[in-house]
Amino acid sequence: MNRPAGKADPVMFSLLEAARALEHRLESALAEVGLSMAKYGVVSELARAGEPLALSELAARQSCVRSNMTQLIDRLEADGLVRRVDDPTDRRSVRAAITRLGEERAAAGGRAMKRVEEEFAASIPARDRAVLARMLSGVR
Amino acid sequence: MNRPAGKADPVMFSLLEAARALEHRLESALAEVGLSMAKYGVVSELARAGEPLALSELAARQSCVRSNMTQLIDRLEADGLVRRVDDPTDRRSVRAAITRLGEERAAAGGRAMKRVEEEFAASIPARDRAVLARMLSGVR
DNA sequence: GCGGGACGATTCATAGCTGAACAGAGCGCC
DNA sequence: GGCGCTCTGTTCAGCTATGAATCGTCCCGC
Repeated sequence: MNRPAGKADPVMFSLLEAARALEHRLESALAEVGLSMAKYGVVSELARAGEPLALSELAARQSCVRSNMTQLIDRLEADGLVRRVDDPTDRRSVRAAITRLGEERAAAGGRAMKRVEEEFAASIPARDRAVLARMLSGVR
Repeated sequence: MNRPAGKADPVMFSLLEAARALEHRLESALAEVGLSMAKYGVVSELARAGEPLALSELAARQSCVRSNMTQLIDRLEADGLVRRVDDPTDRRSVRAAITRLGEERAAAGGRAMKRVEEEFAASIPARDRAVLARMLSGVR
């Protein structure tokens, strides 16, 4: 949690800080069901897909590098939420299959996320929401 | 760069993504002068303070834990941007003193930050800026 | 004066992320 | 059929962050 440090408080830093606060709330909510954002991202993706996905496919969907997914799957496998299965059609490929426990956690994580999301939405005046979305979409 | 993954696109995720994009731009700009956000935070803080600061003081100002500051200062010291000096009035305390090179980098980093900041400000319609700031300040 | 709690920095284990380098497998083209 | 390019996952080194545990120092209250 590192602050950019600037005496003034331009909107840019407010945005960064708000995002940090939000992220912290999400991590906390997920921690209660034994997940992190990174782990939730994978199990929810797998639950949604309904079939084992190749690690590179997962990396692409989570927009991270493959080496990161290797390690993330290592940890998820250690947690028993995911299992590595090999692809019979391509011996290079390794697919991640979600376990029963993984599915349960994904569902619980989804509920936790939804809770925070609703809490967040409630903190933004309804008619401002569209304006906010429009402004934020300009930041790329 | 891990996406929370949700098929819908509630404002919350836009906010997180916008912040990520922004952070990436800041990191890139700072990388050109050999800094990261974490490092810039420290050297700019030291430059502003005008005197060596205790590591715990720095940690407090950057809102991170002390052990993180220990390592950050290790790297900054290796880079030659900072020097550890001991506090004659308290033998527990270790202060970080900025070097000449550190000051130069802090200045260059400040210019880089300012560039991005202005670029960002330009992407938000002027009359929306206050609205955005108000909304974001509600996220705590 | 001194014993014990508070405080400062460090170390260690862990998590998450990146990019470079590598090995093995697939595949197109001659 | 075999050469080379491409793709896959992994490993490794490095950065940033946290929290627990440790060690030395400080200082309050007795």
